[in-house]
Amino acid sequence: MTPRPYTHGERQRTVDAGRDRILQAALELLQIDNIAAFSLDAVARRAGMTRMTVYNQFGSKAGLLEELFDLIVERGAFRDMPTVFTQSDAMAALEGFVAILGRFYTENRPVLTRMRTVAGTDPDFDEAMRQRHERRRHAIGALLERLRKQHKPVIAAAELLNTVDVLLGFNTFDALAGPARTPSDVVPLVQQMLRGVLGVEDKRKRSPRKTGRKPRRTR
Amino acid sequence: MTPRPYTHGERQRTVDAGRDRILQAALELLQIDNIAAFSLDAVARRAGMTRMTVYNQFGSKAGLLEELFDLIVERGAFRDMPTVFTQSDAMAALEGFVAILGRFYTENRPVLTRMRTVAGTDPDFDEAMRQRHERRRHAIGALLERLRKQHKPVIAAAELLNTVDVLLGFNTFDALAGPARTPSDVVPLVQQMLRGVLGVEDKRKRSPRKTGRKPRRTR
DNA sequence: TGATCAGTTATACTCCATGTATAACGGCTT
DNA sequence: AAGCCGTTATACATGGAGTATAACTGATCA
Repeated sequence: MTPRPYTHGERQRTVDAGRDRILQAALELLQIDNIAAFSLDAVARRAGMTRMTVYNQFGSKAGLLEELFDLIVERGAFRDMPTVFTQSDAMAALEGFVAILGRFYTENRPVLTRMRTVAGTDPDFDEAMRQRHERRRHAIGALLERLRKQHKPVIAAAELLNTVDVLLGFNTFDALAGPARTPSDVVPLVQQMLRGVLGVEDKRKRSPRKTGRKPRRTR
Repeated sequence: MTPRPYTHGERQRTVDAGRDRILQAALELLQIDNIAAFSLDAVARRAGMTRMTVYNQFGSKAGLLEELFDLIVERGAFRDMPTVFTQSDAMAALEGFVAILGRFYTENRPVLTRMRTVAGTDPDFDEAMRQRHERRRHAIGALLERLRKQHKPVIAAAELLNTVDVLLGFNTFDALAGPARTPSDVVPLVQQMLRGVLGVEDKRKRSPRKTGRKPRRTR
């Protein structure tokens, strides 16, 4: 009995350093090698550890990838979230959010691509990812709430959250960017699509283009 | 020398029947088992053949899946394509195309899901799929051409084809539908998003929507 | 200082899947 | 009757995930 937690001190620090080295190695492997070659063995070797240590620390490949996801979320583009969210203009906040997502997807494109395919074969990991995506969904929900009544969306309210969530998902950015561009390059496009769905006019160059029909109709 | 092709007759027919049985078995495995359990061994056993025969006929797992894709394209919802395309109203044709895609995705959802994940790990298969998707892209291009000048799309012309192509891809339908609905259920939604992108007004019930303001004062 | 504990390592498995090689088999074909 | 060709049986190689176990090692604590 009397479990000695070793919760402080040198010991704990070296263990944590080991975890970090493993996560870092996994990240690098995914960023650099991109293609296959991502096995727990390769990760462990690159981290200067044994495969067994990876299992000790993360339990499984899925476990490692879950923590890896949390890591990139913490230290990536999302740091700017508070700034963007506290803008008074709701639409500006939403578009800023799109820009943040674009950067996040760009920074971690190989990682996210791999996670997407792993999720396709590992139900546990798929579920874990789904839960993590709930945070994005909530953020979108909050922003849409602020927009309510300001605009007349093209999509029915019941579907709006779902639709925007899909529109802002990694898949959309990744597919739009294709092999030649980055998700960040595609941010203006997504913003346009978003405005289309939300029924918001483009504030900038309100493209004079023929001026359609007399807007002063007042009805 | 003198290669005797055996190109006609009973022999060829039994071989073809074998191929068909294998393809059919693969299809069933993907539709039914959905989850893992899709190995060449399982396919061969279900077809009453040996794994070696699968390799003889298709060369690899990727080869089998490629032919499987061609099969579902041939005998699925795309049969209605000519009817839809020959409509005089270009927008109606495009929306009909969306409906066809919805049915195709619904009928083959498990298959396409699996193919998507295989493409994530097998570069050859990924390339093969990419080429096959060119056909959809061409079809969309043709339809957009007919729409040109009739509408003022929200998206720049240079990006329009790409954008619509992404919007009509399997990923979009699949994500919009989620676990509770089918891609077909989601067709009206995609059509709405499409109209939003194309800058087309909804022809149908120009949504009186609660009549928000000014309900004729009847009160 | 010395015992102890926890995490790491070495080693050896199991299981499963893809893919390759080879020789025997058997039936349609000429 | 002879031959061709796809199928089958069998064996093997490769590689990854995951489990089990005992030895090791260094920080911790009494």
